[in-house]
Formats: sequence, C-alpha cells, structure tokens
Amino acid sequence: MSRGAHTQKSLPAASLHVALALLDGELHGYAVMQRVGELSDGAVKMGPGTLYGTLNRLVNDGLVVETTDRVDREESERRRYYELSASGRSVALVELAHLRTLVDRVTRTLDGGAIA
Amino acid sequence: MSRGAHTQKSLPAASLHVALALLDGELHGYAVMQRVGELSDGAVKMGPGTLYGTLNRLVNDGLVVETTDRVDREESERRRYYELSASGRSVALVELAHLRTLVDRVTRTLDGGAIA
DNA sequence: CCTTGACTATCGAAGTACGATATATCATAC
DNA sequence: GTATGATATATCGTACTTCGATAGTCAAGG
Repeated sequence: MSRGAHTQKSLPAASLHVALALLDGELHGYAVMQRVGELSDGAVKMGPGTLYGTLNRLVNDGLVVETTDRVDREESERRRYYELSASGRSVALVELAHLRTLVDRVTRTLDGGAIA
Repeated sequence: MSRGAHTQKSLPAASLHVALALLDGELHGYAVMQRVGELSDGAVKMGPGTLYGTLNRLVNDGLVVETTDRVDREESERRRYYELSASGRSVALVELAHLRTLVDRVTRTLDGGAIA
C-alpha cells in the first residue's frame, strides 16, 4: 500500500466530486449527495449506489475519515460524518488546481482562436 | 420541452478530455493523446486503449466525425483526423461551462471559509 | 539492414458507476 | 397513534469505462 506519495493518479469522476464537496468541511452521506448536485448546477445526480461505494473507497484509500467523535450531535446520531484527511485534502486541492488549469487553457484556446 | 431535453448525461472522464482537446480544431489520434496530456499539465496520460475506444464511442454517438476531406494532405498520410460535430461542440461547451462553475464554486467556498 | 519513434489499432482484465431496492428514523399531520 | 414523506444509510447486480499490454505500419537515420 505504500506507494510513492508523488505518483498519485487522478481520482475517478465520482470520487472527485465527493472530495470537492468535502473540501468545505465534514458532511454526512446524504448531504454529500445534495452538495454534489448543487456544486455542479444539478448536472451531476449522485445516487446512493454511487455515493456509498465511493465513500468507502475513499475511506479505504485514506483520503476520507469517518468522524465518530461528535458529542455535540446527540440528537442525530444515526448520521455518519465524513471528512477529508490531510492527504485527501491535498489530493482534492491538486485536482481542483488541475481542473482550473484545464478550464483556463481550453477557454484561452477558444478565445485566441475566435478573436483575431 | 421547447428546446429539446436537457436530460443529457455528462460525458465520462476520457470522453470529456477528448472533446475538450478537439475544441481547438481537428486532430489525429496520437495528437489527441498528447494534447490531453498538455491541457491537464501531464496529469492525465491517456493510452491508446482508452483513446481509440473513446474516439469510436464519440463517433458512434455523433459527437465526433472522422474527417475524410484530406485533399490538401499528402496521400501517404495514414493519419486519421477527428473533429467535433456541431452537437459535439455544444456538448463540449456545456461541459466546459459546468466545469468552470464547479471550480468557481469550490474556490469561492474555500476563500470564504478560510480567509477572514 | 535494423532500430527507433510516430502512428493506428484491438483485446481482455480490472475497476467504476448507477438504478433499484431495502431498512430505519424523524417530523408533521390526521 | 399511526400514516406519510423527507431524511439517512446500506447493498446488490449489471453495464459501462478505463487501461496496460500488445501488435502492426511507415519514415528516417545509423
């Protein structure tokens, strides 16, 4: 499991959306679904099948941790909260930067090509 | 629906990268691989297995056309050029807009939360 | 001639996504 | 006090996507 820390491959689509959703702070599963929808303007509708499988994979890879020590949430104990780990956060940030670079480059290409 | 269904599903990752790469103009397969790498800062390395399968799927879905009008190219060229169709272009543009929205929202969330 | 690099192409295994489905809790209304 | 609908977690099976390995062609250079 100890792979080189710098040779990470990019996250699959669903994992990326979840990671980005969690960048704002911990959320429980259902809230992740909703936030993924919001962030993408409703373009991505993640169902439970995708969500929990993805969440578990992320936890398994050490990018997300399930926060169980929430004493101040006694009235909603059935929720499980998920939070990015330190490495999960940096992976998400790197992915975000790549996405921004990609969008910028493609946009610039379009402008440069269309406007003389 | 007055303007057609908006229920279009978003492209899988590889298809998205290819479509974005082709937004700049037609390219042959090998060049698509290279451009995908460039656009993503080397983060995405698409091999032939992913590339040609994706290209064929895109052609099948009518988003990409193989350009056969190679009149101004040498007949010894064995390259095949691929170009976005009109609908492929609009799909790519829509995806690009979604990506930009996503990046903007996540970024704003981070700034708002972290910087006082 | 033989190697190298650009180029197109295909296969099969492994991984990923997603709808359907099931279960339980909570708030509100009846 | 129980029906209802939204919240919430979870799993299965199928279909789809991805990717490395592999293989062949052509052009240029040693």
